[in-house]
Amino acid sequence: MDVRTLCLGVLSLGDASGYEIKKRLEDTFSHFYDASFGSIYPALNQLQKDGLVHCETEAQANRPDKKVYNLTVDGRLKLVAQFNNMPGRDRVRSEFLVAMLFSDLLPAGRVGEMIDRRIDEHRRFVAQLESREVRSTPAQQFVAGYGRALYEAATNYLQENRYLVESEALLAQVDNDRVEVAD
Amino acid sequence: MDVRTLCLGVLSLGDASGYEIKKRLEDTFSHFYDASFGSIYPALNQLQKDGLVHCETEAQANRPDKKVYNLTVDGRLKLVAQFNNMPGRDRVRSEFLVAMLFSDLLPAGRVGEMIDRRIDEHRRFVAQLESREVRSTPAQQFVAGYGRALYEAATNYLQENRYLVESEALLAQVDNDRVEVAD
DNA sequence: CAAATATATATCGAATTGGCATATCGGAAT
DNA sequence: ATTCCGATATGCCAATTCGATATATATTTG
Repeated sequence: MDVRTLCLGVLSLGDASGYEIKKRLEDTFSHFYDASFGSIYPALNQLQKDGLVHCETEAQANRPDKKVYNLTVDGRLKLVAQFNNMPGRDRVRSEFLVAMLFSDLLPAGRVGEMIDRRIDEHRRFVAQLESREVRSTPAQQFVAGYGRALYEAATNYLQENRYLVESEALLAQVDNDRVEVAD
Repeated sequence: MDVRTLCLGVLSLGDASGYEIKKRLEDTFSHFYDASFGSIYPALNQLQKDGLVHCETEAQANRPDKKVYNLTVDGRLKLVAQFNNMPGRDRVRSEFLVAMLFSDLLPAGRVGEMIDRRIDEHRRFVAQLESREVRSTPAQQFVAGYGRALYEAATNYLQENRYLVESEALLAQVDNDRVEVAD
């Protein structure tokens, strides 16, 4: 699944400009998909060239023209056809977990700071989801609920198991102190 | 955090060749980080050029020479220095959740198939984690446990909420049938 | 006995990221 | 009061990363 398909998907929920597609991804998709302007704009151009979307340009004062895209019939067919393939594996890239894995290399206290910050991010994300969830389709509720369930599980896990990496970091600190004293 | 830093991290746990680094990522990191050969080999070359790793070539019969890398002092310092920055946001890319979001475009039954398959993948992942978990450091246990907690939460969520997307798909199917009859 | 998997490195096109450029407006911080 | 930042809007570009392919053989699996 590439950014082109993703754009088709977002457009199937309503017409939008490239900028608006990015915003909707951040609003609704942020916990499971990202795309940068540098991939969205080229994707839209390609889709237009292939006749899968149609574009109407709205002139604007003091701003670049707003290019509002909508799906063509071919575009809608193409989108549906994409779902004949089973979805591929999730790809996750978590700097946080890498940092945790090497937590014994971190200064003591830093690990706790990272975990606190992360719990905070999760809470804000869940709050944001809950503020929007009311008037959405079952499919949207399902996806949002999935995000909420996982962030809540992550928060609980962090609270209950943080001692594993925090005491480790403290011990490493003690070792460092001892080495410094020994010198 | 780029692949270079990741390689430094893996090498801090023990000397390895590019091929072995990839395997260790798949074993231990697969639920939160990925890297392809196409990024690992260039990263190692760059690290060597910068004097952060040292390389010893082992001749092998019927295979390319094995190039075993180990951290230099500079490399270890560099790795520690990286952790002065707070970790960036997780990046997730889930084709599965995109498919669920557009589940009303899918053929009836396909949604259920996708969910069954996913639950199965999660179960296999958890089983794999549990088979390795015993003799690892607290930090490794913490990271592995995080993965297990999230996969278990995801599995539960899917089982309890799949009706949201499955009944939706069935209703869409009914609509399609009605349209076909009407034609 | 054939096919797949594991071992090992490397290259290359395609996809993607993230920063910069451009231009203006309004609100917040100092 | 003024400066700085974020929102709006598109687009380019270098650097990064992915995924497929090439190459060659031993071992395991069906």
